[in-house]
Order: sequence, then C-alpha cells, then structure tokens
Amino acid sequence: MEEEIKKLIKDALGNLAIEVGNFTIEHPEDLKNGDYSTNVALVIAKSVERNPQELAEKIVAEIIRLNIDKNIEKVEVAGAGFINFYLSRKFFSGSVEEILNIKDFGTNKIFASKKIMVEYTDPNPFKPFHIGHLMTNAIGESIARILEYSDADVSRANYQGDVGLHVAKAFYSMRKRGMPKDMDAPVSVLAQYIGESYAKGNEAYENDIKAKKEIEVLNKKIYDKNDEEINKVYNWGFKVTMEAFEDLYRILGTKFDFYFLESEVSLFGEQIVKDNIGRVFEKSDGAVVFKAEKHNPKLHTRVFITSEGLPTYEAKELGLTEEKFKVKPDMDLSLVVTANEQADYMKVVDKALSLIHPEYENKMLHITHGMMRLLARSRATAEELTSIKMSSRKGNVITGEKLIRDTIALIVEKMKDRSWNQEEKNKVAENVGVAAIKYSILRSKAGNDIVYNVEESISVEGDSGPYLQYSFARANSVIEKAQKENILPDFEKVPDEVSEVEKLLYRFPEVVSRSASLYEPHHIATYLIELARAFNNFYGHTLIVDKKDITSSYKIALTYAFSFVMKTGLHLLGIEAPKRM
RNA sequence: GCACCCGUAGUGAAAUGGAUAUCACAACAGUCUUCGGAACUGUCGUUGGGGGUUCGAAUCCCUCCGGGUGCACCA
Repeated sequence: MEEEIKKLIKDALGNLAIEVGNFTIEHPEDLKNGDYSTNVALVIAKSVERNPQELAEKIVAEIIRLNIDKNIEKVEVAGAGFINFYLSRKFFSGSVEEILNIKDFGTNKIFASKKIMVEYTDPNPFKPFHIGHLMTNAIGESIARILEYSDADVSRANYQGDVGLHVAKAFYSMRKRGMPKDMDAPVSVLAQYIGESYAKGNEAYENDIKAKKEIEVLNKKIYDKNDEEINKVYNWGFKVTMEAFEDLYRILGTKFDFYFLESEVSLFGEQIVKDNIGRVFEKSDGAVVFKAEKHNPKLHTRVFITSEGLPTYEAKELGLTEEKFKVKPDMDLSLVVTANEQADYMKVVDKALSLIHPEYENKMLHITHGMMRLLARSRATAEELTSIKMSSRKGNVITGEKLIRDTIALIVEKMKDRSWNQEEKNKVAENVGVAAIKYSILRSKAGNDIVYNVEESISVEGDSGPYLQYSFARANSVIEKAQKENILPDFEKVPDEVSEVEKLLYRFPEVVSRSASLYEPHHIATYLIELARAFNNFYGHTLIVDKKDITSSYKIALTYAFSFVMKTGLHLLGIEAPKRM
C-alpha cells in the first residue's frame, strides 16, 4: 500500500510539473490522523517558494482527480501541511483476509539468502548461569528469530570459557567442601553445588593469600592435564554444568547449532597474533600488544599475549572469529551479543582483525546490552530501589537460573486452582514465567539498563509478557466458542466501523522489517502491547460470537487474524503462546 | 584525565527530523461482569540546563550538569 501511495504522489507531482523531492511516507502516530501521511508539501514548499498548506491543497486535489483506487477513502490536508490518507473499509477487510490466507504473513526478504551467525548467551562451565546470560540469551534468540523471518540463513552459536582461573577456584572449594552426597541428583542441583563452590573459591582467592597460592597451583595442574584424579573431576564438572545449561536452553527456547570452547580457539588465536607481529602487533614490555590508537584515536592499546606468553581474551577472540568463518563458509555477517562494558575492547579486536582480514571488516557486528537491576517490590520508592550488579564473582547474587525457577514457581502458585493435569500446568507455568522475564528484557532498547520487577512482570496487568499471552488465550477461547456454534470466518458482511485492531494488524510485516534491519527486537514488543490493548478493547465492547449478528463471521475472522499475528509476534520475541493459561 | 553509552510524568518504558510527545504501573474516579475480571473507561502528570541547525528537534551539532562503562598483561 505504501508503494501505491508513493506512486500516486509522484504522479500527482508530475502532473503539476513539480520536481519530486525527498519526501517520506509514514504512519501518523495518532490513528485519528489517518493511516498514512506524507510530508511532501512541507519538503518542497521552500524550493518553490509557496505556502505549504496551499501547495498541499493543490496536490490533494490532483491526487483526488487521479485516484480511482478503492483502497483509499479520503485524502486531506492537516496541520502545517501534512497530507493524510485514510484507507477504506475494503482495504481493511481485504487485509484481514490476506492474513488468514498467506501462510508466512509477517516475513520479509531483507536478508534473503544471507548467511548470518549469531553468538549469544556464553555462560562458562564451572560458573553459575547469571542474569547477564539471561539478558544476552533473550536478546540473541529474538534477533536470531527475527532474522529468520527476514529470510536469512541463521545459525546460533555459543562461546564458553572452559579453561582458566575460574575452574581452579571452583575446584579449590569443592575439595574443601567435599563432593555432593548424592552424585545422582538432578544436574541442576549438582550445577548449583559447583556454582556455589566457584563463588566461595573466588572469595577465598581474594581474601586469603594462602588460598590464592593453592588455587594458582591447582590451576596449573588442571591446565597440564597430567593428574588422573583432577581430570576425572574436571570431566564430571564440565558435563554437569553443560547439561544444566542445556536444561535452561530448553526452558528458554534456544537450540544452538555451534558450541565454541575457549580451549579450542586459544592456540589458534595465539598463532594468528604471532603470525602478525610486525604487521599488526608489536612487542612492548615483554608482551605482544596492538596499538589500536595508531589507526583510530578513539581506540586504545590492548595486550594480546602476556609477558608470560599466554594468550589473552583478545587473542582468543581472534581465533574464535576465524573459526566461525571456517565452520560457516561464505558467511555474510557474524553477530555477537554481549554486555555494554565489552563494547570498547571489541572495537579494538575488530580493528586488529580487519587489518589481518580486510574482507571481514564489514562482516562483524556487536550488539551490546545493559544491565538488569532487580526490584523486589512493586511499591518500592526510589530509595528502596536496590541496584544489584550482576556479577557471579561476589557472593549472594541471584543467579539467572534462580530467577527463572522462582518466577515459574510464582506462576504455579497463581495457577493452583486450575483443574488441569499437572503436566500441562507445569508447561504453561514455564511458558508464562519465561514470557514474564523475556518481555521485561525485550520491551526496552537493548543498550539500556533494565529494571526487573518480579511482581509487575507476572501481574499481567498492562505492560507484561503474560498480558500478551492472556490476550492470545482469550482470543483462542472466542475461536473455540465460534467453532462450537458453527460460525465460520467470512469477509462478506463487515461492520461499518473499522476497529483499531484492523488498523494495526496490516502493519505487522513493516514492524518485523524494521526490527530486522535495525537488529532491535523492542519494536515488536511495543507493537504487540499496542495490538493486545486494541484487541482487549474490541473484545470488551463487542460481542464477537453472536448468531443473531450477520457481521459475527467477520469478527471471528478478525479474531483469527489477531491470534495469528500475536502468536507470530510472541514467537519472534522467543515467547510461547499457550492456548489457555 | 581521555574515550564511549545514557538522561523523557512519582516509577518503568516508546517515538523513521514531523502534527496536541505515546504506552503501562502507581494514585484518584467509574463501568460492566452469561465469548476467560488476569478485563474495560476516564482523570492526573513528562523531554536535565543553555545555545545552534531546520519550515519543523526528545531526536542532529556545540556547551554545561548528572549517571554508567572502558582505558596494558583478568575474562
């Protein structure tokens, strides 16, 4: 429709012998101002030295003369010289019909046949799954799904630190505490034991010089892999934490295609650095460094190989990226989702890599996200707002895993009166809990810090994931009732008035395109909340299933269209849409 | 100190350089309640300060103030 309106304007300008400028067509913020609007008169008014309103009137007159399109009902001038287009009843009922008939409604071709790898989540074996991982996961998964809807060939990657001091810290503490009594306990319990051990070990490392020494000795032993006993425990702990992560991925709805381990890319990265000493890297104080400020004054120097001869994270990152291009040949884009604080050094790493591989320069993109702060009570005042830095290094942090399980437990409690079988209840509670958390993350622009309010996010009043799910479930029961009464969707007899739901539904593919091209899931979240509100409003004021009403069939069709778009939109956010809750 | 990110009602957020800055929570006042009340309607209230660019600025530029993050061998 946008293209048709654009053509109409261009034709009108042509007939009036006015040169076409750089005008835009957009949806007015307020639905009262029509469905589409153009600033064309404002843009060209200056160059032709005419009053924009007069000019707009002239253009409108010409458009009306030209327009025989039954999709447009009214064109008028408003405000400073905007031209507003009001679409016709027929357009809207046509668009509802289209949503029901086109299977892949909502998709686009922005990334047609592009190979894209998205790396996200990145938890470390032997450490807890913390809240930062939850954020990265929610954002990364949503972006992956949005790109899939934009016709990209997407693969999901997870990069995990399986070596390093953190492992020794966990080991140290595990030795002190002794192994769990029940070694056959569920992996989540065993992983929790390991995670706690890590936190304790870290505390000892920081506060106790003797412990610090012991941990360093242990670290070397783990690295050397000569001690059978240590190898055994390592393999066990690695397996347990990885399986526990897999459990969480299942709950969160993520399935990775590639797992990269730090130990596997480490040597590779080191070699890349060594091969480029003199070209890209240089020696300084015994270390190998990259002086990025030589290429861009806003960047800084970073160490890639320490004076002890060990590769740093930066060097490993080089190995990782090269590895990605190896496992996915002809990759067009390597996307990495991480926290904000990594933005600056990622730029340095990217710069180094671009010097080594100029062909990668425009194929790497980092998306960074803010921190999550937890708010315990909804009525907390500003002073009570506790800001918690999500670091698993400090003790008594709430892990991401605990947040998920606690949220689900609250939903279970809320649903205790449902008389369904326990299995369905649990499944739905899981879906709703994940929706609460993910929506809280995805409603904001990724770079911002967010506040997670446990009570509000599950309360379902207003701006929440469960509210979206609720409106879907509600639509679903309307559909079920219609099926019982044998009222089938139809597009012939339509109500005179166009509902807000219809005015929003046809825009869904545009919202998806926009989210895809900007890599910003929050536009979909904002759109869905608006759509849900419009539907609940419609529902509250109209009896949809009504045998006495000849427009009932159309209202059913509209309900189907709504439920399809809501379900698809939730999918793009990584949220399930249960039929009842 | 240098660099980057951020600053929008009491709170949390949205806004492609566009119109009277949108939505939710909270507060206050109502509705209805036989398709799911986990609902709906209304009221209240906002762009950190100052310049500039523009027909038009929350958005772009400058500056000041406030907050966060990063700046050499941790990841």
